[in-house]
This record gives sequence, structure tokens and C-alpha cells, in this order.
Amino acid sequence: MSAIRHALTIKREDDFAQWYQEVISAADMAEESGVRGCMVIKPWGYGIWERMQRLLDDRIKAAGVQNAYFPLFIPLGNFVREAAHVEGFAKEMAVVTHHRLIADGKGGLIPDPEAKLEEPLVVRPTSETIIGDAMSRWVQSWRDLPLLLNQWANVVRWEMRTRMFLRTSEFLWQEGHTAHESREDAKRETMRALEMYRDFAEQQLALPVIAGEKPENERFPGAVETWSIEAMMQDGKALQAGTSHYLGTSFADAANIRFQDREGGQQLAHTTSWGVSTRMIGGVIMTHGDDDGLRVPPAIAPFQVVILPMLRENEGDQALLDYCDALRASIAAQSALDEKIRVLLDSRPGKAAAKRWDWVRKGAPVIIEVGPRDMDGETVSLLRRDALWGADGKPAFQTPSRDAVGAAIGGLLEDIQQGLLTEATDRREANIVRDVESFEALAAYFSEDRKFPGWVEVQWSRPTGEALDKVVERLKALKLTFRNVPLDAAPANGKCVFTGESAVERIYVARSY
RNA sequence: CGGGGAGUAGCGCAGUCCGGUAGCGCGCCUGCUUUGGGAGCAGGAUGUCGCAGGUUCGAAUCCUGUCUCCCCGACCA
Repeated sequence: MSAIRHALTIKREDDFAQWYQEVISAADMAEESGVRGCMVIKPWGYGIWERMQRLLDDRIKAAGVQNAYFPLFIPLGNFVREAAHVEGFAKEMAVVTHHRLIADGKGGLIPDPEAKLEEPLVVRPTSETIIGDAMSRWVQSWRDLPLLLNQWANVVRWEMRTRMFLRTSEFLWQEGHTAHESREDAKRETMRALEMYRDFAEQQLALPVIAGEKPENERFPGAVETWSIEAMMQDGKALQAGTSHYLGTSFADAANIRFQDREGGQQLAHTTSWGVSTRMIGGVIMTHGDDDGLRVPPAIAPFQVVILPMLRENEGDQALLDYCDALRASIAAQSALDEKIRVLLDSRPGKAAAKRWDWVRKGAPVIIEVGPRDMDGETVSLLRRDALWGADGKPAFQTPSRDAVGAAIGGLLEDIQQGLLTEATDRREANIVRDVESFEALAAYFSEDRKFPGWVEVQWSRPTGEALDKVVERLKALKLTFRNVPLDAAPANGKCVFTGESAVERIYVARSY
């Protein structure tokens, strides 16, 4: 059909799961480590994470939240206080029981039975308990509130089924933890974090997301309310890309976070927690990747522009390198997206054409190749990663003058950033169905022979307890889950598709990661 | 954690049934030719055959155990 020779061997539409894995290896982002569920994040993948950290950390600090660091190990006894929380995590905890190894007499090492810990330590799956413990010491008076903390850390959850970036046993994240005087203050913080994530995802990751409240059955263990941002992947599945929880006073009660209020009485603090993780990288891959590899949104690209000189391994190379370095310097002096442009001159030996495909697979937003002919004509050969192929099935090179590139590169990067968001938003909107009015119609939508079913927004009566469990079971039979109740939905005006009662709100139903 | 599949060179794979000096393609290295689009030809390097035991004169191959990955399920902010 098409003569295009793509840079990957697996196409999205042929096998999305295999394609996802090929992108990760072809873009040189991460690899398996040999330890179940744990991955090595390579420089290009980690560079993307560092960009996310930088941008989000600025937002966190701008909100008055301070970074701190709490221990990886949590005393088991410290963990057991909040019942629902513990029950939620108990099944997936790594436990440290010994502090020394001894020779086993066969050339190996074993934990020393003499060095068993009095009290086992658990590796943090999240830090509510140990931070709550600190808060109980740091909070005495209403004047100590709000207490706004964040930490960048790794956490471990012993997952049964793992996938690179999307669900790994160890992952990297930030976790915000705050304590407030009142329910209103804590809820305001919960919503502030949610909105921060929504804007960060859309403006910087070019990831359109739907912000809303999770139904009761999807709440964080111990939370009163859980809110999320949900993104649609190219296969139509939903990815929970960030969460923000209003925890009420139950964690404060468990950790004894009390303060003396303005009238001299003792009160429990209201707490929140909120986080995003390396999972977001998986979301970027499955949103912006194509059959040639990754496409990194410029705002989070470690290098936004890569310059490839066409070296000939002869005496002419030096002049070409000088020309390219001058180009690099002139681009590096420009700004895009409110930052200096990050540009790399890739002067490794080797043919430009071969290196080009490395950077296509990695998804550098702009690739500039420069040969002797360009140098003579004061031009460059420029390739946009978001518009790789021309109508002729060949890479769509443009050949602007060197000066024109220097002047236009910032705007070009901003165009690419915006274009990725627009493309993803259009695709999402095209794959949301809002006119499903019965459970049968819902089931029918997902049973149709559709390659990548999207999301359905339905009206429901917000059942709770056992009534909700029954609904969840019916969805489960169709491999469906509730995503969230969107903040910006139209008001309900019909019947619940599950119970037939009057609907009170709208909720998204989808397959999910 | 249950069912299925798979681990052999950097990557993709053959060889395993039927035990006998470890192979192919791509990539990599060297040389020559080529030179504005993922080059051609010739030569070359690279393996504790996932790991540990066992059977055997001899194990990638047979047996036992174990680890890791993939798919499905259960589970899962």
C-alpha cells in the first residue's frame, strides 16, 4: 500500500502491546534489569523524566510546597495504624528482615540468622504513614498549618504483572503530603494539585486529560475522596496519569496529627496526598508515539534540536563541523516555551543518514542535517519529527537558510508542541461516545468488532456499597472499568444506565491500563 | 499468584524431537569502492546456549529445580 519504510518493525495497529515495547527499546529509553518488575532507565528515558521533574517541581514550589526527604524503610509497627490503608497495600509489600549476610559455605551468601531485625522494616509503597508520623511532631498549633510537603522518591509495590513504565515494582514519583486546619482547606489543596497536574499534562506533556473524581471502588486505600487525571492512549484504553486525594482526618487520627485550634481546643488535621510517577512516560509514549518510534513533546525533550553533520572522514569535515557548531550556538541562544533551546551537535563518526534514524526513533522534535552543499549555500536540511514523511513516501526535508532557521526555530518548536496536543485532543474527542443510554448499548459498543474502542460517558445514579459492587461486576465481565466523574461534565438529565434510577452525574467507562 | 509461550552473539531467530567441535540475517570492526539521503563488495570479531544440579565417555539438546520476559486471567491510587 504505502512504500514508506518505517523505522520500527511493528506497527501500532498490528500489535499495540508489542509496538509499545519496541518503542522503548528502539528509542533507547529503558531495558530489563533481571530483577522482576524493575527496569534500568537509560539516559534518553531518564532525561525525559528529569524534564518532567524540573517542570513539575517548579509548579509545586510555586504553590508554596516545600521538598523534603523521608526514609525508604518504614517500621512495620508504624505502618499498621490506618486500617483501610494497610489492607490496601499489605499484599504487595517488600519486607526487610535481616541486616547482615554470611557465607553459606558453598560460595554464596545468605542472610545471617543471627542478624534478624527485632522489628521488620517495610520498603515504602507510599509515605503517608512515615510522613504522618513526622507531621504529628511538627504540628502543634493552628499556626503550624497548613504544612505543605513534597518528596521526590522511589517506591516499591510487589506487582504481579508489570509493564515498563506503566506498572513496575519499583518506580519513581513525587508525593505531596499536606496537613490543614479544615476540611475546606484540605479540599482546596486536593483540587489545586489536581488542576496543577491537568495543566502540566496538557501544556507540557501535550497529554489531554480528563480531571474528575474516582468512584468509591477506585479510591486510594483510606482516602475520603480520590481525584484523577485520565488520558486516552492510542489504543483507546485509559491511563490514570495522576491522582490527588482528600484523606479526611483518618490518617491524622492514625498518626495523631493534632493541633490546638484558635479557641484552644484539640483538633485532628485534615490531610491530602497527591502524586505522579514515571508511569506518565508510558502515557507520553502511547499518546505521541508512531510507527517510527517516539515523538517527544518539545517541552520535555532532553534535546529539542539535533544537528547531524554529513561527515566524509576527509579534510573537509572540520569546516563542516565549524559550520554546524556555529549553527548550534545560534540556536542555543534562542528560546522556546520560555526556556533556552536545548540543542545537540551529534558529531560522532558515522553517516548522518544512519544517525538520523536513531534520532527519529528517539523522537527528537527537530533533526537538522548539514552537508557540504548546505554549507556552500548557507542552508540546512531540516526534518520535523511530527511531519516526517512527504507525499512521495520519503523523509520530508525542508531546506531553509541558516539564518531563517535561527530566527524561526523557537516558533517551530512551539508549533510542534501545540500540534501534538491538538492531534491527541482531536483523537480523544473522536473516540468518546456520549449518547449511550442503556447498559445494553454500552455492552454493544464494546462488543462491536472495533480495533481500538474508546471511552463512553454515561449517566449514573452513583450507587454505593453493594449496589456499586454489583455494577462493577457487570462492567468487569466486559473488561470495563469506571474512570472518573469529570469535573466539567454537563449536568445529568436522564436515567442511570446501571440502575434505571434518576442519574445524578456522568462518569466515564473504558478499558484501562 | 493460576493457565499458556519463550530465554542460543548487541537485536531478530534456526538448531533441541533423534546427545557428538554453535549457525543464519541485521548490527559491529577492517579495507576498497561509493557519497544528499537508512550504500555496495570483500574480509573479520563477538557466545560460560538464562542459572544451578543430575544422567552420560560426551549435554544448547535428556531429567529436576530455579530465575527472568511476553500473552491471558486474578490482583492493582
